[in-house]
Amino acid sequence: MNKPVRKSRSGARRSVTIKDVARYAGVSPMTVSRVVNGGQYVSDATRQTVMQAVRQLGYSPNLAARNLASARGERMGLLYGNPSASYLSEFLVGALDAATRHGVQLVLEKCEMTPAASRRAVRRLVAGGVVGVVLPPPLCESAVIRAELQAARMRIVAVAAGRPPADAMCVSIDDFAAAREMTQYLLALGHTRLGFIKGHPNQTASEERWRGFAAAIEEHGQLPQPRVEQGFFTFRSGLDAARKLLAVEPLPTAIFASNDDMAAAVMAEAHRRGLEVPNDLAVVGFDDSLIAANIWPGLTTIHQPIAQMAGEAVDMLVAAVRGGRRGAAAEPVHRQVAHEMITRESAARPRSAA
Amino acid sequence: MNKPVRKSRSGARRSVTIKDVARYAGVSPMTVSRVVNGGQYVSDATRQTVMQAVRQLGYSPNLAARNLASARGERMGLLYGNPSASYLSEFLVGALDAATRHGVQLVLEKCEMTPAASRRAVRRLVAGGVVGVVLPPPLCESAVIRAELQAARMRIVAVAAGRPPADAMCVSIDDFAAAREMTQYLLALGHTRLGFIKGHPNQTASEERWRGFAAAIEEHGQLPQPRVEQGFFTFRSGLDAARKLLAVEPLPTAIFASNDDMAAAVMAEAHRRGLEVPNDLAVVGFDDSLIAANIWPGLTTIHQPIAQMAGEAVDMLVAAVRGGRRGAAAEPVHRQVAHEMITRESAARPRSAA
DNA sequence: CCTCGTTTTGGTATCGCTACCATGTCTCCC
DNA sequence: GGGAGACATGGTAGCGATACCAAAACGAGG
Repeated sequence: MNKPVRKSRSGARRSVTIKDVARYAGVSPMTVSRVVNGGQYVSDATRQTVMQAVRQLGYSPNLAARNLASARGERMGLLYGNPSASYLSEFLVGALDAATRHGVQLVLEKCEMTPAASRRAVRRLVAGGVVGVVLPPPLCESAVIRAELQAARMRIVAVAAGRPPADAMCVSIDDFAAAREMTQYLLALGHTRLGFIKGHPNQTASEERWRGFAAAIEEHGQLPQPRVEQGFFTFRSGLDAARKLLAVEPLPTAIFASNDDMAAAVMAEAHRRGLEVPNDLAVVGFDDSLIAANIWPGLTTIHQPIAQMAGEAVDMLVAAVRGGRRGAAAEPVHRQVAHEMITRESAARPRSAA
Repeated sequence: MNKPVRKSRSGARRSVTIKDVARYAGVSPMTVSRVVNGGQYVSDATRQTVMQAVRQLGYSPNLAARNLASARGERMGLLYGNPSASYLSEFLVGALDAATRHGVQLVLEKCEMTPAASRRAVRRLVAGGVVGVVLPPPLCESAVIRAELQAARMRIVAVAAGRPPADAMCVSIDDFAAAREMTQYLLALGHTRLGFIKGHPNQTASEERWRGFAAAIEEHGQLPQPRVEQGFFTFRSGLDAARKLLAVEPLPTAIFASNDDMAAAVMAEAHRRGLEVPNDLAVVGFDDSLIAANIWPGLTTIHQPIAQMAGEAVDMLVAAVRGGRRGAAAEPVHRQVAHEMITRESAARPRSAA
């Protein structure tokens, strides 16, 4: 009449469980749980004993079980669009790291920027049980996608939007200040005839960068009107813009492109015309993408801590979802992180000032 | 004496569980489980009914519970080193996608290529409960790291190693064939004076590519000795190699660099010397990394399906771990996937043959 | 000394799912 | 006809952890 002996379901060596630790430490599983999760109401003595046991046995909590019991283990989505952003790599590293830390799963979904495609992507996310979504650029600018996600009652964190959207959480750098700083740097080097290549018009970051540039020019005063061309953040568009900027005399002595890909295009075009960078023409970019260090001369640019931003986005998402479940108000949070100007070889004093 | 009414632990609306589906479909939870997991021994009629119910209720299985119950949910590690590999982004996408499909967690760990650093990284992985590791290049070449991991009884899949290591599973392309194909392409264009830049000497892929190049030259016969320089897969090393190749007359009419970064360096140096690519000098690379399409002219190169390879690596890992638990022999598997030559603008017929 | 409140610990009932076994039902073949 | 086998379904008992409650230990105040 005794219970049948239960043989371990999987033949393999089981891993250390909370019970093993409890037995080893001579306390109950609950106490171990409290210690491991940093709960209060544990005496220092027990805490020491338990931690000792944990270390001895090499215990690491089973995420699945923990998630199941605590009804946690939400899935977070990462909706990415144009992978031209060499963002993606670093972004993923940061996001995945944070996800692992919180014990949530990260679900990737690719999405074109058409309404139909975004609707499909959102449906897939919903089907995947996702409760919150990180939106890296350029998707974070799409009101359509945000609306679509909001309709599915998802939390959203937009990353690196130029201006924080009113309807979502957001983590970004200060594009305005960064562009202003970079422009001031060029002016300090002695450049006076500047060229600027704008970013894609439907991304708010483009406008912030442009405003930062304009502000620095304004503050400096006494300068000829800068020459401005429209770009679209692609290499090709940068090439077109560079051709226009370098076709009319007097040539600018420095060109500020709104991202690195376009700056690389400017350098390519300059070389083609026999202009030497940085001496004949200074070129600076924005983003510090992979290409920046992998061309010659290296590109002076603005570095964004992408991995950190992605990580914080996931943090915010987790906090919002867990907080929200406990009824805390989910007011949109906007977090700004520090950027950094990276000085490489592509900008120097102009010939005239040498 | 009746059981206390259990109030749902989290105030929030519970999600649909397998029981809900079972009740709705009028079958037992077990049957639902079998349908959802594609098990056998379910009649078509019941299967239809259940799938209908699943769709109606928008049921999505709880991963945590599933993993817990089936003692699955292993964690897989992804040990990455030199992020110069613009591989990483695509690699992560592929790996994460596969991980999500299998319901395993992916743990990222960065690691320098020194013995001390790798030991530390492995220890962190072990502590994280990781049971298998994907090794993208260049870490997959490090015998030290492989030994270290093996000592911790982890399964390993090396990705894109030139020659499959004897002690690990492996997924890669045929570097030899790809390089041979590319060289044949150059020869078919009419080039006769070729230059070659080798990759990092401690990566087996370098040698395979070099052998492929040499084989094509050999097969063609009747050619002047190609000029060869040593590179290290970095932009900078490519620049040095290019300087040497372009310093001695007669100049080569085509240069094959063992990766894209070095090819980009060749193009930069060529431009600096007033050589026009592709008409004065054809340049081809290998990898189809981001930079290949983002320089001008676009780089003709070999495309590796990185995401796919990463995905297959995770698949293999999961299969090995789960199979291994059931006692299946874990013989090392080597899988080769197809590469593709991408023709862009950086290679054309030589002037002399025009 | 007893009550009250706070700190510390343990017991029990799940979380949602699947492994394993038991039970039927139906066909096949000696 | 009846035993063997394939097929189809249901019941039960956990996986490893936490939530919730109860109980024990302790100190303070009346």
